[in-house]
Amino acid sequence: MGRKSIAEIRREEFAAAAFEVLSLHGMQGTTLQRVAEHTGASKASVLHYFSNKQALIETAMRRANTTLRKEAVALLSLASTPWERFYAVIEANFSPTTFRPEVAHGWIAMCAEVPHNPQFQRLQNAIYHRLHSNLYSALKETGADPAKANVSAHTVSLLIDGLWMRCGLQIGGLNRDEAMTQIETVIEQSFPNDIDRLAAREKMCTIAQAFVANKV
Amino acid sequence: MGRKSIAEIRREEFAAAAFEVLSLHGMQGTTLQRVAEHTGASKASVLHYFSNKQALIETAMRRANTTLRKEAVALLSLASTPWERFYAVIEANFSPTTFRPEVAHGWIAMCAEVPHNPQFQRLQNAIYHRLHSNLYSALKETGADPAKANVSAHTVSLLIDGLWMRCGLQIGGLNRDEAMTQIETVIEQSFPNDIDRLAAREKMCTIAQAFVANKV
DNA sequence: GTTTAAATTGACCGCTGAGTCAACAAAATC
DNA sequence: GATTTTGTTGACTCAGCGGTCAATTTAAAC
Repeated sequence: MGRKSIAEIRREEFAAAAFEVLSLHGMQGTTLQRVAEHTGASKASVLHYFSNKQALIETAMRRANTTLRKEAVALLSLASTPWERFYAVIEANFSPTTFRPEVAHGWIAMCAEVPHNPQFQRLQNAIYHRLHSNLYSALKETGADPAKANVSAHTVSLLIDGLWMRCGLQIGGLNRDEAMTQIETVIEQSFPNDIDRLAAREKMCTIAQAFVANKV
Repeated sequence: MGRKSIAEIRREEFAAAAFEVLSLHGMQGTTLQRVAEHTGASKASVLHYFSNKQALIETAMRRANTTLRKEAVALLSLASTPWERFYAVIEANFSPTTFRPEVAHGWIAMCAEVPHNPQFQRLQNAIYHRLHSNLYSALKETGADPAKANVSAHTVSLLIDGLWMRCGLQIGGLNRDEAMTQIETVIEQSFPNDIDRLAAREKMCTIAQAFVANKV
């Protein structure tokens, strides 16, 4: 069953290449020619598997989002308490495999296109809705006041945005640990000295590390 | 002395038009032709005043940033206490004249170009440095621990980024007031029940309103 | 081994965009 | 009023893009 058709393999290859080229050269510099070269194939071959450039880039973005989501789902499945779920989401959003300037470049490039591409708009909305929903439900189930959980979820997702932005712009040489520290200081103020929270943080941190190590 | 040379007038016109076109059509859709049409002039005329497209867009971005900075300076000059300075910066960053989706589109488009344009990189660095510096010095002079002031300044500037991002992506129909409320809830947790702070907030809010009304 | 289907590509087309240039119009200077 | 300087533009070049297509190679089926 693992056997994939050549068509599927090629589509994967080209979509992956498209995302890399996008990260490297931006939306302007992402031409069919370059994407093709990046895989060693010809431009016509790319257009054989994708009806046009827009379709290619859209699946590239969707693919990138899927890998992020999969990691989040995997970590969430290993979490057993609300706080663990909360930190699972955080860890997934700052996974060493994805929280890199190159990936952030691709993400920002997509954001810049959102106003002119309804598909991207939908995708963005879905991403934000899922993120907020995950954060909110986790926080609420810790026993927090729903209103407070809602506000905190918004704040955290805002911080995540800002941190990804800076990762892309490479301001202050931001790295994964600093990013997570930033979130922690804010959440610490809202939920101070919570023994469950701190334990969950430790646990998900090690689980995430093991998870990454395992994949390599 | 107010007399400006035609060259200066044209450069202003074209730069302003370039920013508007950028906001409307994104970086891809910002062609010399469109910018020219937007002012009623010809494409060749634009190239008479700007050596090339890149130079045009760069001055457009610099110009947009300058208007933001001027508003910040004006509000800061009306502030007399540290907390008032803090809220002057906040008000300037969420001024009704600038905190609009169209402007945010332009800003995000620039961010997407940063990795491929050293000029934009420098501009971005300058903007962030100034923002953080303003926030930090204001917070520090309220008597707060410098380390705490530093962390809070970072958090607030992160939130500002995230809020502008969402303004551009038009997620959750974010408006000015909600944005400022978000910041307030976070800062309230770090500096709770501070009578000076709340007074400063009120004052700068009304000053900013008067400032905007006065300009119209 | 032959036939059939799928995969791949070079050559080509139409179009649009950035940038050049020489010609023209309009002030400014004398 | 003649001359020079400045502003403005249409017509042009040239390159690169997305996209089509027919031809060719490769693999599969029988």
